[in-house]
Amino acid sequence: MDAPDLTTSLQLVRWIGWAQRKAAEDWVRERGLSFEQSFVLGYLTQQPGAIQRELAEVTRTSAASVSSLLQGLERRGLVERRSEPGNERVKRVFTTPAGQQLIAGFDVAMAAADESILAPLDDDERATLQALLQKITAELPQPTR
Amino acid sequence: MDAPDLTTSLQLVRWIGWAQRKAAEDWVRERGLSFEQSFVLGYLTQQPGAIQRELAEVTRTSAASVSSLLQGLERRGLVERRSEPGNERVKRVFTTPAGQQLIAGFDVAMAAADESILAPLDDDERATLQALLQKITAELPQPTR
DNA sequence: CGTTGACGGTTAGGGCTCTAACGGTTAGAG
DNA sequence: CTCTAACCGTTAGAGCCCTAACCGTCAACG
Repeated sequence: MDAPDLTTSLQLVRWIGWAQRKAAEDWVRERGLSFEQSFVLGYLTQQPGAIQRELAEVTRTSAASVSSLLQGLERRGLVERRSEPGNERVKRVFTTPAGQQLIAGFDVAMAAADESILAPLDDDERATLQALLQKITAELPQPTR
Repeated sequence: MDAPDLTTSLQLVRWIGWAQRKAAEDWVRERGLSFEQSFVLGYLTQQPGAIQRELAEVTRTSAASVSSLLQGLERRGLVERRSEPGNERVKRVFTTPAGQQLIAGFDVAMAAADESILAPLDDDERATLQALLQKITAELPQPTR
């Protein structure tokens, strides 16, 4: 039985992704948030007033899940749902100051984690890596974010 | 407002990882399994008789979660828990034939997904990419698998 | 108008995950 | 032998996610 080639490039990508995800989850758990919750909070700071169906799309879940997730965030006073005066059908979602303050620093923490992961590569190698990855992602569907 | 540099290398890695994860989840959902459940089934085919605490480690969750997850798999007849005769404290977990049959083909499906993602690169580029990624992962903690 | 269909969101029930606490087993020290 | 500590696993309660079913609202068409 030949050794099953444990190191294809995309298994390495999975490995790196795993380290990224672990870093993100550690940061997020300290704040009592789930991965999805923090994603929604982050998205809402960039897209205030998004409607729930939009959140369902970007989180790749269902409208029902978003409803439940927002219920949790709203109970903790991190987001608000307000229906539009003219259009009673849609509800726009906004972060509260408490919600914004809670996820503030997430991007910085992720950038620091990324830097520590990339540490073994020098500038030339990073440029080469980036070029190769861009060639791949150019063919991939966009992750809705 | 300058465009916020959306394409650092590790954001590209996240992007690729997203495509991988999406492919895996699609495959897995068709079988009525969650991501974690399929991971456990796959692990058990390679490590039959693993104890629950070991599963808790490799899935990076708690013993309680493993207990609950296995309860679900056992109810569906996909795994079995048997306590050792000499040692009543530990329970060894095995996949049933039905369980093995259910995840059979997962690795093949993932390899196909990987190939389609890597399609834009020629052989030389793939070799370069792999070398760079190996340099990174050499410094990373192993993902327990 | 009024009906029909699309759309936005919620509710209901079940499964999984989490934290915290608990029961049972094993092994070692006194 | 007994006491203690470490270890393996489960249960309890709450929260999130999922599927399916369900209301309410808008818009278009006859």
